[in-house]
Amino acid sequence: MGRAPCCDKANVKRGPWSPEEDSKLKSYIQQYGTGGNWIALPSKIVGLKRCGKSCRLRWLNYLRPNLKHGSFSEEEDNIICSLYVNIGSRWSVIAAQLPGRTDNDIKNYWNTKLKKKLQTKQKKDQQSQTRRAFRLNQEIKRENGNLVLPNEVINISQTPNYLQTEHYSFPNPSFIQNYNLKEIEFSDNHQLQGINSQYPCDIYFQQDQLSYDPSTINNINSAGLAYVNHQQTDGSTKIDSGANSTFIESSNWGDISSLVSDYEGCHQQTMIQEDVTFDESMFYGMIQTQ
DNA sequence: AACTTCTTCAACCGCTTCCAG
DNA sequence: CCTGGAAGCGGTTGAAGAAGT
Repeated sequence: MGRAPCCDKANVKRGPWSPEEDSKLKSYIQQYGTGGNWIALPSKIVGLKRCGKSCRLRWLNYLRPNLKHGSFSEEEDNIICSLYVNIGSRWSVIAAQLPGRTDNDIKNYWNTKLKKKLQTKQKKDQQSQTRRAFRLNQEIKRENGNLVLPNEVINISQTPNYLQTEHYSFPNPSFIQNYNLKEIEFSDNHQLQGINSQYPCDIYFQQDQLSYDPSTINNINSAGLAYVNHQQTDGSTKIDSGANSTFIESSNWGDISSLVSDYEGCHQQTMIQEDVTFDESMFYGMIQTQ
């Protein structure tokens, strides 16, 4: 036996409100108020076949005076994010801090836009922290005098375990000479989950889509993961994500470059991919050699 | 132009909280 | 204190429009 319904569902209208219904509800409430009883309200309004709950929601979220209906300001974004981080999804409490905004509005806005915006920001913060930690680690290494500078190139792109990829040319900038270079082709990103243990490399990166314009990079160093994704309209290449603490995350080649810019003995190089088209994502794994 | 997929947001559902009796 | 009914609340749904193919 379930809970008794708040109204007779067979005799109430549902779905979007018409302008006539809005007008009836609004003018009644403005004239007589709600009477403190939403359930009883619709029966007092001639021709309005709506459930009391529906009337309450319509009034609170749409019809009542002084509601803001436009887009959210930067300041409102900040307030919502800040409160969400502190108290979670208590929308009515959050709405109380934003005059003219309803809890429903804020909830929808959060779920469709703000959540993504905050996640992006947190990711950037995390990347920044990772970079700082990495640089500190390098300083320690340097001070301890155990920096290893590789000097050998071994191309192992024909490793049988990897699917054969299309031929391409690499210009061999000096930083690449410090690594074995593996080409690894996968059908989807999920296969990367096990890549670090299955094909241990110092850094992985991925290129999707077409060839890209020359991008600059100083050198690549230490453990890390970079996904090189779609070519950007400005010709730069976007690196997307890294998944756990042993990975370096970066948003572009410049960031990777800055991660390793202190690396002794390496110089800024230009990496060029010439007129190559890939049907699938191409992954490169680089292993630092001694 | 036609179709599919994605995004938005109003509205609903049902559980929890509140409060009068 | 207990109970029942209404309000409050947050999660979810689905229609409509936008964007992509």
